[in-house]
Amino acid sequence: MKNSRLEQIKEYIEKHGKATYDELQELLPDVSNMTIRRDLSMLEEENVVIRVRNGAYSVAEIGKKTEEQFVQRFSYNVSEKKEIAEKTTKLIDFGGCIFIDSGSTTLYFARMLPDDKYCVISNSLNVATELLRKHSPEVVLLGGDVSRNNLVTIGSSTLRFLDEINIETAIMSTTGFSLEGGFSCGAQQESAIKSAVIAKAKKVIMLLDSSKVNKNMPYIFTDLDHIDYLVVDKNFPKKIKEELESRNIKVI
Amino acid sequence: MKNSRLEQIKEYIEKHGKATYDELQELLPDVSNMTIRRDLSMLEEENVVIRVRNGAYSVAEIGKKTEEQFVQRFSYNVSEKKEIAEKTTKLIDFGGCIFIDSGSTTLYFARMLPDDKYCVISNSLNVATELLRKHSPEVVLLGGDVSRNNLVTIGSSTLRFLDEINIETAIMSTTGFSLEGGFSCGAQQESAIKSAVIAKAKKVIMLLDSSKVNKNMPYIFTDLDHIDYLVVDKNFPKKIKEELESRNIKVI
DNA sequence: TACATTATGTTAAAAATGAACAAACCGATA
DNA sequence: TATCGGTTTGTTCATTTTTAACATAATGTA
Repeated sequence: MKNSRLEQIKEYIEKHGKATYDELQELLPDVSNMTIRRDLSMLEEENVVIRVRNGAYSVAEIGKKTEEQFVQRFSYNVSEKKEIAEKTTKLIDFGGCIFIDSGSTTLYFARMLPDDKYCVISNSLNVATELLRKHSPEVVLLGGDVSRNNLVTIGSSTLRFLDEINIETAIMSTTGFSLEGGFSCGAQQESAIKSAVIAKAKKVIMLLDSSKVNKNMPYIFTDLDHIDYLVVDKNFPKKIKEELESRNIKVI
Repeated sequence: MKNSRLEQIKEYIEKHGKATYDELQELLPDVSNMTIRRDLSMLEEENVVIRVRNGAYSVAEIGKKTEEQFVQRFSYNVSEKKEIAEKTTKLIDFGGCIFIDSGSTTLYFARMLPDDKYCVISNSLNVATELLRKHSPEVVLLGGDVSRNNLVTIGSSTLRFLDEINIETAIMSTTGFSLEGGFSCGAQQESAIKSAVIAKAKKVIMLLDSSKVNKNMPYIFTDLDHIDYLVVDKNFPKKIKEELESRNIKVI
């Protein structure tokens, strides 16, 4: 019965991410406070929880925090990016084959992508692992040399791989954008892949948070003519928006 | 000066994984206990640390624990596997191109692989991300459909990709092994890739912990004739070892 | 300079914790 | 069944930790 109690506690904490002594007391009204304390001590020894004042956290929960922290450290404009990601999910047709580019905004998009029948292609390890946590989408990962910067596969073999597949919709990101300079990024090999993807895709959706506007990076990978939809946040400059719409690009 | 203090504390905790109030007091002799407490509260708000009795942990540190727990949950025979991985590192030549199979033993191997000039190829996302944490090896990831089970790429495109590359040494794992049944695994597509890798590799090193011995899985991917080295743990049955050595396989 | 805001120190009261001991429980054995 | 050893649980209490509240100092700002 000790074991079943430990299991119960463990289950509760895993489920809720944490628990206070009061909560656990309610869960197990017939045991004393001290017993619960001792139980948590044991679970702490097993690295299942970590005890804090008034209760304990599940280590898994804290694992999530780590991740969150990690993502946020390298990412600014988080709420804008999430907003863009959210809007983008509404543009996706069912059943299609989607390419998802690497980048923080696209990663948020991957996270929000409903659990439906898609086939997703990506060259980003982060996007792939994110999607694999869900149940449904089939994930195809492009092969190639893995770049340490941003955990994407690049190189000639990646391009060749790309040759063999169809892309319905491409969800792209960019490092820089301006009306004159088009869409640009910082590495040649990345740029090559982005270009190739855009060339193959029937529908191209570009995610563009306002921090990217009027920045130019060395390698241009596409211009406005190849973009079907541009999803932006609420801080996006109106002037540019109007200019874009006059060129028949749907700005969302 | 508040910020620099926060930085100092953060740094200390990130480095040591945790800190007690006493330690921090020693680090910062000119501030009061209360200030340190407040600082830790702030860092807790930022998800950098989590406070416990007497001090705080770095969330990153706990992240590691989670991982450890995660690995151990799905993995038995941990010490044997680490032993095997350790031995295997000594068999590796400098400068070669190594294929690393998926599997928990091979993952430990990847973790222990010295930070030298190699080029590593793998179809396992776990192996790849593990290696990318280090500085040096170039990592090539095979493309293809990603299998949710074990996070490896599989399928015909993976095989085609494999055609294009050279493999000097292959570090392989197996799910089952017996003298009669050879090396076997549970999925056809996995088996196809393992076979292809072994066919290409100049030197094949098989990691085999004793829990696999005399287990047979449906798909045989190779037999003893293709294996150059077999790295086993100390519980490996002596009889089988002798039999193998009589067949000219180096058992380590 | 004067004021507002923030940061820090001090203290005391509240609380959480762990240690020690006692009671209950359990299984095995005679 | 009685009894013994071990384990688990409960209770109490002293200790330590924590927090809240207030006072003081520092800092920024008009």
